[in-house]
Formats: sequence, structure tokens, C-alpha cells
Amino acid sequence: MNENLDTHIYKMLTEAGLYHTENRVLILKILFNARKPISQEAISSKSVKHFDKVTIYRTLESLIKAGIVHKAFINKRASHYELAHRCTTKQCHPHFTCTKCGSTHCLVDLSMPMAAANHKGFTITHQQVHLEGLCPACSQ
Amino acid sequence: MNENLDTHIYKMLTEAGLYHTENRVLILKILFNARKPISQEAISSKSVKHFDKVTIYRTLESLIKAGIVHKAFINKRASHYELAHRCTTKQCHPHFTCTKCGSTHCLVDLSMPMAAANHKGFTITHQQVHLEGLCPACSQ
DNA sequence: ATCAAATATGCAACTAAGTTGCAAATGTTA
DNA sequence: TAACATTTGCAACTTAGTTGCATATTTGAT
Ligand SMILES: [Mn+2]
Ligand SMILES: [Mn+2]
Ligand SMILES: [Zn+2]
Ligand SMILES: [Zn+2]
Repeated sequence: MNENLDTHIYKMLTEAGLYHTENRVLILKILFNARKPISQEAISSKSVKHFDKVTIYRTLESLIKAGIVHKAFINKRASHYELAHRCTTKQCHPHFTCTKCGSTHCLVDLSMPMAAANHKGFTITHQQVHLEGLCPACSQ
Repeated sequence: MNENLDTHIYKMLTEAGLYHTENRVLILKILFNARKPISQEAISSKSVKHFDKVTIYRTLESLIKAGIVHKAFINKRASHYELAHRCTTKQCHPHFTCTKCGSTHCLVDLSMPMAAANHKGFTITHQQVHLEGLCPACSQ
């Protein structure tokens, strides 16, 4: 599985025309394992190796430009990043924020209908749905 | 019309149990006139009177707590504020951001179906839809 | 009108997310 | 291995938002 992940990441970077650097691979692995949007600070603290925060921001920037990563939404002034592999070009899965514990979750199996592509002169190309309420743990 | 707005604002503040202060009224008028989410910085620059930014943040905070104002979404690290009068408790109208000119719009007449109130243990109480694409001016 | 209590305001100082410039290090290709 | 392109770390900076505190304003009761 680790072998597969390394190979997968290697291929992704090659296809994107990005240098295959240690930092890029480590950050991608952290994002793969997180399975939800996380902040620069969270990436930093999940990492064994010390990263300069500028390096993390610039690495994320390059991955976003390549379409591998995207910003999910902004929570408490810090953007949260996740892999883009479970989103279409027109719509990301809905994101959920618990109003009690503050945790965020990707509701990848909750499908939401897209708004019409045109609405009173607006050309709508992308839709993002943000949900709030209580997470399973806090619903009890 | 100005007479009506003053009266309306006065009533809103009274009903919310908030002091009827000059600053609160001025900021509410700016929000009424803006007709879209705007930042603290924008409120400040639209105002003839000089406001301390802390005053604006604390005024908005009190209005949010009273349910009169809410944060629409966060754009470029700065929250954008608008009146809550065109939103229900469960769902705000969709917000649109133009990818070309960066302008934001409230699509108050574009209705989006609510996600189910329950989904795999999540209790969903609020939904926010964010759309992207080209605004009428940029669509030409 | 006057006063006391509650609330709002302005100022200075602070925290923290994200950015920029630049020199040194690393990855790629030949 | 050499030349070139890209990435990295560091220091310094910008700016949204917060906090503490002393002063000013609003309100309701007298
Ligand atoms: Mn996503
Ligand atoms: Mn709104
Ligand atoms: Zn929770
Ligand atoms: Zn536009």
C-alpha cells in the first residue's frame, strides 16, 4: 500500500510536470492520510520533518496550480487544503462543519444538484456547498 | 425613504435589545445600501465618519449575535458581512463570485434544495452554497 | 433634569495567516 | 559531471482580527 502510494504520488508529480522533491511527496502523503481539509499549521504539526511555513504554502500553491490540491473553504482565517481527487470540475463534495466541536468533514457521498449553468446573465461554472450542524459524535 | 430606513433600523435595534447608537445606525445603513457582503475595510471606506476598526468589528459582532447581520463567507482572508434579512434560518441565498473581476453577488432568487436534515449521523441545520463563474458584465 | 448602571467606544498593543525577496540547496537533463 | 531550472529556508513584512483598559454614551429609574 505504501509502495502503491509512493508510485501514485510519483506519477501524479510527473504528469503535472513538477519536480519530484522530498517535501512535495511528504506533504502529499499527509494530505492523503488526512482525508479532510487541513490547514498549513495542521500539515506542519503532522509532519515529523520540520518544514518552513513558506515552503508549505509554496508547495501547496504548486499543487493547486497543477490541480492536485484545492482550497476547500476558509475556516477561522486559515484556509484548509485537501486533495482534489474526490471532486469534479463543476462541484466539490459538500463540506460539513460541526458547530459544537468545530471539526470538519467531507460528505463525499452526499450528492447535491448543480445550480443551472446560467442564471440572469451569470455563467455558473463551479458550485461549493457548505453545511453546518452537529457531527455524529456531537449529535448524541 | 430615508425616514423609513431610520425608523426601520430604530425598530430592529429596539427589538434586538441593543442600544440605539450613532455608529450602529451608520453601519447598518452602509450594509443596507451595499446590497451584498462587504468587508470591515469596505464599511470603513464607505463611511464619511471615521470609525476605529475595532468599533466596526464589535458593532458587527453585536449585530450578528442579534441575528441582524451574518458572515456570508470569507474571501481573501477578510470576512464579508451583509444583512441577514434575505436568508432563512436553514439556508442563505447562494453567493456568487466572478472569477474574472472578483466581484461578489447575492443570487437571492436562485433557490437551491436543502440537503436532508440527517446524513449518516450528521445533523444538518444550515446550508451555504457558493457559486463561481462569470458575472453578467464579464460574460460578454 | 439627574444619577447610576449597563453598554459602547477609541487607542495601543498584540496574535497569527499569508506574502515577498533573496541567497543557498536540490532536482533534471544532457 | 556540468548547466540550468526549480525549490527551499530565512528574515522581514503586511494585514485581519483580538484583547485590555480607560473614557464616553445610552438607558431607565427617580
Ligand atoms: Mn473537497
Ligand atoms: Mn446572504
Ligand atoms: Zn462535533
Ligand atoms: Zn465579473
